[in-house]
Amino acid sequence: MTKSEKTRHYIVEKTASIFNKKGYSGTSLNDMITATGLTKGSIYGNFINKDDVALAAFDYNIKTVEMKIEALIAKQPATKDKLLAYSLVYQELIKGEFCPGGCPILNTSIDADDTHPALRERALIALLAWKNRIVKLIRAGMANSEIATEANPEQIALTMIAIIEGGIMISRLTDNLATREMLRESLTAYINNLS
Amino acid sequence: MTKSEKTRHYIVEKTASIFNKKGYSGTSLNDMITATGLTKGSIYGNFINKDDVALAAFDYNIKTVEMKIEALIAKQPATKDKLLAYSLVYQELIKGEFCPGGCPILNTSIDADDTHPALRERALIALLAWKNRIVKLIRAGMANSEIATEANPEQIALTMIAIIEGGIMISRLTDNLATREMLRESLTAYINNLS
DNA sequence: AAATAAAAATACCGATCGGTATATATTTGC
DNA sequence: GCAAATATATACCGATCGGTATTTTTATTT
Repeated sequence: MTKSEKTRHYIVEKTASIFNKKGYSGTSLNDMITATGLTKGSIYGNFINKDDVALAAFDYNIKTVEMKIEALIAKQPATKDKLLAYSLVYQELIKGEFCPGGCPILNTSIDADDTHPALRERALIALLAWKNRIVKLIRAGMANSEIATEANPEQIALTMIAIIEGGIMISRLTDNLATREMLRESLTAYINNLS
Repeated sequence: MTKSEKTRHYIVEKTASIFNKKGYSGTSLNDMITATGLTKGSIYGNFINKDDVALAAFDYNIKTVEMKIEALIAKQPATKDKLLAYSLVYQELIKGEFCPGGCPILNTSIDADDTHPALRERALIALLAWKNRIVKLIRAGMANSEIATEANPEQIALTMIAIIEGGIMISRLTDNLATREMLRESLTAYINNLS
């Protein structure tokens, strides 16, 4: 890893959470400067522009979240329990343990939907990849009869994600434990009803 | 209605969808000027600052959406059908028929969560009001035995909103009819299972 | 119609925006 | 250890940011 690769990584590491919290237009170069302790020249010596940093920051956030999700899923041997582990994913995303500021797919999707095609595309790709991983799990669950085979795996995956992402929005906004738990219970109930 | 009240209303009307699409920091005074055809002096003669316009725009967006939702609900005499009408609400919010740019609660919540306390508070109030209206519906459904009484009305309302809002995010991002319909079906299935 | 009040347009402000050219350190290869 | 290359910092750029003071226009009142 060359020096410039190190600084690139360092800049992304330090700015990723800012982009996730404040969004693209809400994050300024000054924010990046204060977060990194570097100067404008140093940042622009490693990135061509703000877009370049924002995209790299999103990729970093997504990669981080994906790894932490997979780590939680991998702990469970049974398919059904892997799916149920998403209630922990939901919880950790709310608390910001996986990524400060909440879920980067949700945040970036809302932020970039009508304004930033490149970021929007990244969020879309990340969402579809997530959906496909869940679909795979569901298919495995169907194969070993843990899940009813008449169900539509795509639909189940999308519904799980909808409850998680909608739940994250609601829980972060209300900032209320009971609310968070009711939604978590609804998610686990939905998954338990699949068999 | 005085002249200045008219222009205030006019400015809000013309800028509300911009704030909903671009968010608070993404919307500039120049955006407002081009959208209204007015000048900076005219806008600042009727609003004290950008915040003032943004808050009024949010109130306008919410009021609009609430009215259109209530109009759809009111069409259905049976409580169960009122709840099921939320699948139409979901659809119209995606299409932007209720409010260009999607659901203002979702958008403002994500946009303002970590950045703009005043806007965040408005989104919170609107969300809780929405939840309470659904809770009322559910209680009515329980009273006339349309809905099982062992269920938790708060939890049902929150879960419905989560599916709707998460579904809106997913559907607007994927921009795919099949995806939208699968999520809509999941919402109606959830409601149908309440009895 | 003239005087008065209200509203909108013009012109301007300092600060910050994203971005660049240039100079100064700092590594790296020999 | 000395060049050459690379990386960082400094200094600067025009444009745009949100906001204000002042002037001109438009309504209102008498």
